[in-house]
Amino acid sequence: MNKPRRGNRNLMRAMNRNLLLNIIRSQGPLSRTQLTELSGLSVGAVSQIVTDLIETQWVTEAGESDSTGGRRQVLLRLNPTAGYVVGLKLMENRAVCAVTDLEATVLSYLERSLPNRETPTAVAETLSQTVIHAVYEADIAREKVRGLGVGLAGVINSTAGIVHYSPFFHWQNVPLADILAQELSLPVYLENDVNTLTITEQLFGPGHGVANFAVLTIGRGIGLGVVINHQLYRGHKGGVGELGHITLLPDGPLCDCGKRGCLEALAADPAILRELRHALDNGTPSCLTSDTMLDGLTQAAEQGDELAQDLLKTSGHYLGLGLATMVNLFCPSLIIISGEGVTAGPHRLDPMLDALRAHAFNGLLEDVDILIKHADDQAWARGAAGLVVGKLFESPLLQSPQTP
Amino acid sequence: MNKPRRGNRNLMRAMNRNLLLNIIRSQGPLSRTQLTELSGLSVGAVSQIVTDLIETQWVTEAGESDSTGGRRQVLLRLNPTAGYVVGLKLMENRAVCAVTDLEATVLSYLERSLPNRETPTAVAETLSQTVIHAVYEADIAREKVRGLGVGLAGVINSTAGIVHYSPFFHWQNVPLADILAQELSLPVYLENDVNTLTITEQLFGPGHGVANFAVLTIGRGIGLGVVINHQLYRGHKGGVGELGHITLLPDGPLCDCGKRGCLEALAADPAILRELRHALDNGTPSCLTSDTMLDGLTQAAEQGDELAQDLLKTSGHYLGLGLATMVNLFCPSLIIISGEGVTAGPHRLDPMLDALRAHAFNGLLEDVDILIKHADDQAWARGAAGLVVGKLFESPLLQSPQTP
DNA sequence: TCACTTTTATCATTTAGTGAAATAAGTTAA
DNA sequence: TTAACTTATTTCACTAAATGATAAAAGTGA
Repeated sequence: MNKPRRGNRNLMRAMNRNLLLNIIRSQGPLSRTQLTELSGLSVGAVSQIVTDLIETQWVTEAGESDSTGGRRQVLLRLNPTAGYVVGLKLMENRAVCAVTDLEATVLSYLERSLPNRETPTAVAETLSQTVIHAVYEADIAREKVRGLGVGLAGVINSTAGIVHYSPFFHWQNVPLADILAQELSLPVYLENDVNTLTITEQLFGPGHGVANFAVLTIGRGIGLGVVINHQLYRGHKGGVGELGHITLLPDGPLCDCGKRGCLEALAADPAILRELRHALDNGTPSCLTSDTMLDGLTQAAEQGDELAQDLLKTSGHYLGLGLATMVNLFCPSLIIISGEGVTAGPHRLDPMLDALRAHAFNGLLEDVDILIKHADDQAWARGAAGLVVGKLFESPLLQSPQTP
Repeated sequence: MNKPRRGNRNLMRAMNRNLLLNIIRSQGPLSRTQLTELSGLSVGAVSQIVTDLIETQWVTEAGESDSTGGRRQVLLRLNPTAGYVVGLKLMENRAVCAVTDLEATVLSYLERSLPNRETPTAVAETLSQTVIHAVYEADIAREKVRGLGVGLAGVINSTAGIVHYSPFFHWQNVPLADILAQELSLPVYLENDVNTLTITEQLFGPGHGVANFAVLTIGRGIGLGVVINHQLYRGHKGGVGELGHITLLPDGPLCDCGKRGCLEALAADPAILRELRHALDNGTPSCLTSDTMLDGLTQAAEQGDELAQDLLKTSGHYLGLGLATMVNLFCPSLIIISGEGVTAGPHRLDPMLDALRAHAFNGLLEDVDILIKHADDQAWARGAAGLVVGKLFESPLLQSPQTP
C-alpha cells in the first residue's frame, strides 16, 4: 500500500514521458519501434512523445541502424548537450567539484581548499566561485547547467536543503541550498554524501534496476546509503542509516558521537591509527611510527608487518560484524563497498567478508552480490552531480505530491 | 527514482478510484463534497466514481449530515457487508482463525490445535476446515469472503505464496498458499506473521499514514516488520528484517540459528527461562522454580523477587540494544512494540527503553513515537485478516506490474 | 520494376478528468 | 408563505492523451 495519489492526464503524460526518457537514458540508442516494445506504449503515443522530446531537446536522432529488410530505424539517444550538472563534495577542509553531462561523464574537475571554521556564508561564497570556475573550465554555456548537487557528511534535510548537523563545519540548521541557489541562480540539491554516491550507483552503476541495495563507505567515517523498492531511503527527518554508530562493544572506545563502542570508533580509519599509537606506546614491535597514515600502514601490511596486518584485520572484522547486522535488517540483494578505505585491500576486506558471512542470518547472503568499488575524490564529486541527474529523471509520481 | 511505469486511462481511473476508496475507508463517513476537497479531484470525477463505487457495492450511502445552511450532504461509507476476510495465524502446535469485515471488526474467532509434525497437506486440510467453520460461525455468505490471509513465523515468499523456511513445521519450499487456495477456492495470501501485524497497524492502527515505522514483536522470538515510504518492506527474497538474529555478543549463548549471541538467544522468552534455570542451578535464592513460565516470572518480579527482576531487566536491556541498532539503521518515526512478551511489563520494558535511549544516535529518537501495544492471539489472527484487506485496498501502482 | 518488409506518421475513436451550468434540497428573513 | 440565498450533487460540453488502424516513408530483393 503506497500513499494513494490522484491521477490525471498531466500525470499520465508525465509518467509516459519519463518512462521513455529513462529507457533511452539507460538502454542506450534505440529506435521508436524498440521503444514501443520496451515501454508497452502504443506506436502513436511513442511517436507523439518522442516528437515532443526532440522538440524540447532532451533527445536527438543519432544515425540509423542497418536495415533488416525494411525501412531503417532511426536511433534516438539522450542529447549529450541537453544539459549539464555540477557536483560539489564538501570535506573537512576542502571541496571538490565536477561538471558532467547527463550521462555523468566528467567534463571538468577541480579541488579547492576551504578556510577553516568559516561562517556558512563565507564557505558558500567560496563554493560558488568554485562552481563558476568549474563551469568555465568545462567550456559549456551557463544556461545549460541544470543544477548543482552538494554532498557532505552529516544529517541533511534534503527536502528543505538544510544542513541539520555537520561533523566538519559544526553548523546547525544552515539552509545551504538556499544560500547557494541565490548566489548561483541555479536549482541546488543538498544531500548526505553517501546518498549522492548511492543515487549515482543507481543511475549509472551496478545498482541500476536493482530494487534493494546498499552502499557502504569506509573512510574517516562509516557511511551507509540504502535503496529500497527502487527508492533512496532517507529515514525520518533525513536521519540516514547511521551504521557507523551502532553499538558493537558497549564498553569499547569512546566515539566522537559521545557513545562507546560504535562501529566507527572501532573500525574507521581514525580508529586504526588510534590503535596503532596505543600499540606503539605499549612497545609492540613494528616498522610503523606514530605518524604513519593509512596508506603507509597498508603498504607495511603488504610487506609483512604484523602489527599493520593485525590492525587492518581487527578493523575489517568489526566492519564485517556491522555489515552482517545491516544485512540481517535490510536484506539487500546487492552491496557496494566503497570509499577511500577500500584501498587498504585484502588485509582489511577479507576479514570483513569472513565476519559478514559468519554473522549474517542463514541463507540471507545467498544470491547477494558484493562489489568492492573504490571511490576517489572525483567519484564523490561525480556522485554529487548525479544527484541532479537523478532529479531530472525522477518519476513524476515522486515529485510535487500536490493536493492529496 | 522509482521504477518508471506506463500510464493510461485505466491506470488513471484505478488510481482515483483507489484514492477515493481509501479516503472513505480511513476517514470515516464523508460526503461527495468532502471527497472532492480531500482528493483534489473535480466534482464531476468524484460524482462519477462514487456512482461506480455504489453500483459495485463497495460503498453505501449512510444517512445525511446536518445542514449548514444548504442542501444536506449525503454521507458515504464503506459498505460493511461489501465483503469479509479470513485470517489465520499458525503457531507451533495450534492455529487461530478470525473472520472480520473490511474494517477489521472481528465477527468470529476460534482456535484449533494442530497435529504435530504433519505433512503440509494434512495441516492444510485442518486449516481449511478451520476456515470453513469460522466462516460458518460468522454467519456470512461464503461468496462474500474475499480472501484468506495466513501469517506464520519464518521466511516466506509472499509473492509466490511459498513457505521457504518455518521454524515450527520444518517445512521447506511448501506452496501453502496454492494448496489452501485450491481447497477453499479463495485467493490466499501468505505472509510472515510480523508483517501481517505491521500491515494491519498501517491500515487500522497508529501506523496509518505514517511513511516510516517499525513493529517489534517480543515473544518466543523477536520479530520486526518495517514500513518504508508507506510500503511494507520485504527485503530480498522475502528475507525480512531478522532483528532477532543480529549478533550482540559474539561469544554469547548458542542460538537456534546456529550462531552465538543473537538478540533472540539473549532476550526472547526462552532465553529468560534458560537463564532462570542456570541461576537456580547455581543456587541463586528465589521463589521461582525451574518450571516457572513467563507469566509466573512476571508476577514474581512484581512481588519483589530479585532474580525475576534481574532476568527481565537483562532481557529488556538487550532488547533495547537491538532496538537502538534498528533505530540507527532505519530511523522510523514510529515504533510499535508488540507481541505477547509485552505483558512482562515495566520490569522488562523500562530497561529496554533506557538502553534504547542510551545507544540510539544523537537526536535520532527526537519526535519518534514509541507505542507499547499488547498483541494476543486474536490480534494476530486479525492481523492476518488485515493482510487481505490491504490487498483489496492496495494502490494499483503496486499491482500487476504488467509490461514495463 | 514490382512485391514485400519494416519503420514512422497520421487520424479517427474512445474515454477520464475538468469546470461550468443546471438541478436538487435545504435555510433564513421578511 | 415566499423570495433570496446556500450548499450539495448531477449533468454536460470540452479537452487531451492513449489506442489502434491505416497511410506514408524508406528500405530490400527477385
